[in-house]
Amino acid sequence: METDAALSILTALAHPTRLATFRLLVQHEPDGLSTGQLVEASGLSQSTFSTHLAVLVKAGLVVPEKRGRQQIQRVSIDALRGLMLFLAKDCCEGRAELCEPLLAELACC
Amino acid sequence: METDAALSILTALAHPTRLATFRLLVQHEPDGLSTGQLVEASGLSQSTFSTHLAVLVKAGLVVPEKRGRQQIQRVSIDALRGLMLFLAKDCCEGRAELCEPLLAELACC
DNA sequence: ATAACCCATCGGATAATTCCGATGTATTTC
DNA sequence: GAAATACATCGGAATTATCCGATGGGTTAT
Repeated sequence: METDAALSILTALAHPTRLATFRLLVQHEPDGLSTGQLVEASGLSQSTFSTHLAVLVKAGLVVPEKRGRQQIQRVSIDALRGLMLFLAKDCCEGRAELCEPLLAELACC
Repeated sequence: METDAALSILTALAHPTRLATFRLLVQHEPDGLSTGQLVEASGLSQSTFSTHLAVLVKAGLVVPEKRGRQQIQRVSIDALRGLMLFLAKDCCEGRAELCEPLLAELACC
């Protein structure tokens, strides 16, 4: 993952509404949720939420799929993996002693 | 990790200068770098960089240590682990099939 | 003491983000 | 075809972020 892509993802997640939306969609994998359901969950106006969603989609964290006049939204686990790999990369390369505690806790599952 | 703490970390990393600073410090673990060295690496004015550094410190990603009239900066691997755990948590809990690809690639080291 | 050095904070200008209601574009239903 | 539904996009107002030079506080060297 390039630095610009990582920055897009970090920026997308660095907002309460967008982070909550992302987490909600993770919990609803793999079915996803419609944009309308996400609007309702956000408590914001439809137009405001639409711009937030666009940020998530542009960053590649959320992938929309047309279904009639609705739009089903799903998260991209690939994008999340890319970000985590990017963040861990610098300590993984050549300094496994730093990376070890990272992985130890992630092995929870 | 609480949502607010995760948001602070994400916001801190969602800026080119701050992300580059964080990565540079990871590469210089465990010795760290002085604030002056970081200022030079950033290419920004001293005052501007100081505010960026303060964001990283407030988020807990960077820990300063006084050394004479200098200030040595080091990253907190704990904070990074906390963020990664937070991001992975929602898919780890009860849906190991989502989490598996995350861990598979992180096992690079 | 005085000067030099390192870094944080202040004041202020510019740019970006965030929010909303209103309007536009498809799609479905009647 | 007309009305209704789902969502995106357009203006515009308010807030926040970003940047800088200048100043201040504390530490070391002369």
